[in-house]
Amino acid sequence: MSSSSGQQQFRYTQTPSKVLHLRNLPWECTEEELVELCKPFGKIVNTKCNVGANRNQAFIEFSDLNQAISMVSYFASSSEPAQVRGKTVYIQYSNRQEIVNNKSTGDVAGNVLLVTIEGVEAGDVSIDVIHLVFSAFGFVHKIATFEKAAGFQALIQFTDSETAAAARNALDGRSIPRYLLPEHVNSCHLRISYSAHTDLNIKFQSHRSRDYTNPYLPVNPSAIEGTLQPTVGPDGKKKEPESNVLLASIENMQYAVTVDVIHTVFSAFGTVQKIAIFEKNGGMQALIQYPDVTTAAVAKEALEGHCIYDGGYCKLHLSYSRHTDLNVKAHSDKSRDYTIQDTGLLSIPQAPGAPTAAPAWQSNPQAASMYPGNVGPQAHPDAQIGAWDPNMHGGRPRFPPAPGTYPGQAYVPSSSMPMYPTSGAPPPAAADATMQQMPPYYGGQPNARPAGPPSVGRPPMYY
DNA sequence: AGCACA
Repeated sequence: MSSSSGQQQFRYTQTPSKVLHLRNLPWECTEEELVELCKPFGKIVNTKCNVGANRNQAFIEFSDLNQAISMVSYFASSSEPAQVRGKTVYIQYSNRQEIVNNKSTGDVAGNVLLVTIEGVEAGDVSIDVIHLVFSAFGFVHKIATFEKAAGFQALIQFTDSETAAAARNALDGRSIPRYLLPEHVNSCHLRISYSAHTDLNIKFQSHRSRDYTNPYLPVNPSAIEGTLQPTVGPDGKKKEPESNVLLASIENMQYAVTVDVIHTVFSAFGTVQKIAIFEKNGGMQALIQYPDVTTAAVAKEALEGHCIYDGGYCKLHLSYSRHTDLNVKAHSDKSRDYTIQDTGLLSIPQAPGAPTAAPAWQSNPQAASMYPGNVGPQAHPDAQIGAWDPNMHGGRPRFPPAPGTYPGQAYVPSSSMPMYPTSGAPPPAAADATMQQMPPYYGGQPNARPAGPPSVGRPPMYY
């Protein structure tokens, strides 16, 4: 007469387990807080935190079943409910007998994150977008993406676990801003945990994997095509040969675009070696030289069609230059050679998670701007969020983009701002007086800060 | 408030 199995979900008939399921935890409840709550009852051998859609559940595993039973029993009969930070925590036996994750006893967070990108297919989120987002927290060494039952996933390798933890804390449960996603994707939340890996084995630069520490790693040609093709269209249209030098045409140039601005924007993707800006057909163009084709390809893909400034200004169109090595003056208002040692700035390393020394925010301006305010200050003690000034948007003129209204002639310094309303903060480039004698951008970014940054040109979005 | 990577 007894019916079949599968029905052990009933609250009072759950089979005991040394694994307990805890719900209604406060947001971002730490493992330490869980341990504080549970350790009076026994030895905790494993935990799994930030579980569930709201990240407010956790699992905790005792070394012995009796310890779990004692904890459940205690709170079942206690007048005081289990609490963390004053919030009642609901405890029951897990329906599993052990926590299966990579961190067994005492294991600490690693330097490699496992990121599940929910609600998207692999093609929706390019590896470059992932790189962009995670680079906000430090140098991203490697990325490997794959599709598994859990969905589209990425392993992201940072220098150290601290950096990885910062990224995880800030991004777990958040969504990649919509403007970095294809139209049809409404949201894609990141679920982040730690991988057991410490060093990913990337064999090719491809649309599925990158090794940013090794620019000379062979490129899987078909794979790279795969990432670039979608922007062109599936008609298999012939593309210009790739190059390590990008040609940027700047459209709707309401605001000045200086060498420093260009450098700031393009440094997000790697070392910029040289820059030359010039005018052509009344428009402005820039050549940006990277050390390698891969970096250029990443920058091209990420920035194409995006605006340097909020409001549709200074829209970038990118193609590959035929040049491979620019011959430019080391330091003029139209060009820069960053490979020359005379400034002493070259010794500054490339943003390996050292926000103050390296151009960290520049290195990921948009990523930083994506998560202002919302990210706890602890996540970014310094540069990243601080560099973002939310007032920039409020203060920026809101008149619609006026393609074609830009006079087409050279950017004329101060008198060229007729359209610019007098109220509010001046546009980033309005400080034209300082433009010509602007120091290398490390010296400070009064106007090198491209407000909304490269790929965004739009206010941050949260959802 | 209700169960998790391969």
